[in-house]
Amino acid sequence: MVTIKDIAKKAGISVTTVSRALNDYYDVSPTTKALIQSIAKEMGYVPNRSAQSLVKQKSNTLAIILSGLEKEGGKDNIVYGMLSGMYAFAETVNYEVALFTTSTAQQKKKSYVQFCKEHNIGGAVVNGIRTDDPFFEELLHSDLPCVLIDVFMEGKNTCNISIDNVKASQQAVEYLIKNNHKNIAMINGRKEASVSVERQKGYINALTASGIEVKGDYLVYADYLEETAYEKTKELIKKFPEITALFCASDMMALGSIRAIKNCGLCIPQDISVVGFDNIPLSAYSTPALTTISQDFYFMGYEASRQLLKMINNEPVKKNVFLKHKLLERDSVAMI
Amino acid sequence: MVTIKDIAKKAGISVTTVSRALNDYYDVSPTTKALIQSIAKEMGYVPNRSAQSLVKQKSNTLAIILSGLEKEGGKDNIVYGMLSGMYAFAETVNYEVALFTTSTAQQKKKSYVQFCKEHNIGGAVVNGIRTDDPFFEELLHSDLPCVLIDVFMEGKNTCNISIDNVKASQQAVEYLIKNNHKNIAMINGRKEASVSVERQKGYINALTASGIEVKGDYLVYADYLEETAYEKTKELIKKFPEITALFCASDMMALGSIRAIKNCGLCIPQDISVVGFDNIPLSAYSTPALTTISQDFYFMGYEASRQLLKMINNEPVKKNVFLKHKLLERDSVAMI
DNA sequence: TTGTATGCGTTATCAA
DNA sequence: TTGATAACGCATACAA
Repeated sequence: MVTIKDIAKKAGISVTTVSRALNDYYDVSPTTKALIQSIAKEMGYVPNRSAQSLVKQKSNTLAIILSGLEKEGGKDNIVYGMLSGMYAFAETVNYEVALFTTSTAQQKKKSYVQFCKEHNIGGAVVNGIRTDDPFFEELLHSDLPCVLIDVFMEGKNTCNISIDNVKASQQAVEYLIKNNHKNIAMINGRKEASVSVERQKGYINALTASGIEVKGDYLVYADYLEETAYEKTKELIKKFPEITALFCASDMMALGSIRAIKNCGLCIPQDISVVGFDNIPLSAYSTPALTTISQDFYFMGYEASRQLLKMINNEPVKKNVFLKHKLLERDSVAMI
Repeated sequence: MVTIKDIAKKAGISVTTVSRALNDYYDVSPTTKALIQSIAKEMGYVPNRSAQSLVKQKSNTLAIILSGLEKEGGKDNIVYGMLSGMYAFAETVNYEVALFTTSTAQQKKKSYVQFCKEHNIGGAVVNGIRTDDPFFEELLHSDLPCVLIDVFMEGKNTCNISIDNVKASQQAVEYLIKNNHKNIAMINGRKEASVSVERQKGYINALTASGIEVKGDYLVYADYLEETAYEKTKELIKKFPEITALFCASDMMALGSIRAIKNCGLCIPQDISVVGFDNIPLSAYSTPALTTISQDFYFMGYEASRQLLKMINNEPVKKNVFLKHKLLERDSVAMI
């Protein structure tokens, strides 16, 4: 391993000057600077991040805390999209990204705060963490800047980022209503998740605004799981054959619903219309192609990390950032 | 920040003993050990990774080098699967994972070797890097242990891991032949990629073994891209209407082919049968569901990192590790 | 413009 | 069983 000491020795100057030359300080003569840089290159010098991080007490790294990179959970591509956006942003500012997951935390019994401290990390982007996770609580109460994606919680030094879920789902249901549907059921996700609450609000808003009665029985929870949605949908349409449309709080659940509907010998959209949420890749390839609310997860990840860096640098940020969404009309809704 | 110094002061003992107590050394009395550990907990002590890494000259981190986390490139979920497997393995051995991509490398003009050195990283899992990437060359010639997924190159300290691509594609084409197809075209990926070469070999093997003439015109390259496959397939089936089956070197391309076939007013599998490769999530949801070669990317990532750790620890490893694959019969192939 | 000295938090060597 | 001390590679306050 080549160190600045080696360079100093070879160049016959002090380590200090080498350090400053390598960091392109203004108070080093152009001549020595050039000399040192060429020697460094020649010797294949690589700065040691650990040493830098240790002495500077910070590491130019953004943490991203996720519920987990699960074997099966990635089918919706959402986490991948976010990750991709975060890495892209980090690159633009010469930062690195450190990924930490709940599963890791549980296995190592290591908290998110601990992880960040260990690595001299300045702040974290958080997504998919359950609000009752004690480590999450700890994180919120810490000084660490946090950008929360799709979770609405207030912390000591946090901000939130998401689309306007109420508006988006309202729009989805209004679209169904515009297509003359009245008996519209909703397949929601985990009851406790903040986005579920928001999306349900939008569903109810749309119905009441059109004078349609909200029936509690038309509202079921499927945990954002395809399989659960499949089962719940089967029960639902058997029990309430008058239902002509389904609003699903995620595309994965919509895919389950679609399978259930087909399985009951019904056609989409002729018999039952379906609107999803997220616009995951699968939604475009399903038959029929799924009408859905489109979110840009890449951009979400990108923006989240951009916000985070601002917070780390003590620049002002908005407490709530709303990203754009749009209703993507495809083939799973019919006029009746 | 709480350091071992703080603990030492509070406990009235030396830093040395604190360090050893915290690392559970045998030569510390149970009493002091317990004392120190409780004080550490009480004070919220977190070891500083940078300091550890600096003094130990290693960081308990596995590098994973990918072509990139691209916005659109992740639709196939392959990279996600591998990542997921690697993180899962790393967790079991209490290692961390550092992700580095070509795009980052290009932007920062930083080589893979440099990245690893900077972070005191012991070795890397590599996937999706072009064999003519100069940084890849450098990596191969370095001492760093490397596990290459789906690339067949020899380096100073490397091993390869993949399924048996020749056998797998041979099996796929044999299946087509068993269904009485004779005019079988192949949509291959990038000509230069080693897996493409292997898969092509399998295709040719199967044909010749059955005494079917191999026609150069039946072999087209679509760069593993859905859109390119769409276009090439359209040309192909217009030019050679006698073709009754397509073997695609990836599911994403198969999806493009399917769209092209449908677009020409033909039916799958009645008019043309299609076999894909990879078994990505999309392949199960397409209509018709795609018959394909199934690979377990999660396991591939898991095994790759397991091999890597062995190499880092100077344990013996096989130069070539072949993982299992299987032909997944779904609905895109018909007997003629 | 350059150099000396110090310290970041941790582990390791050696002596007690 | 414990402690004093040096070392890892780097950046910086201060002196020259």
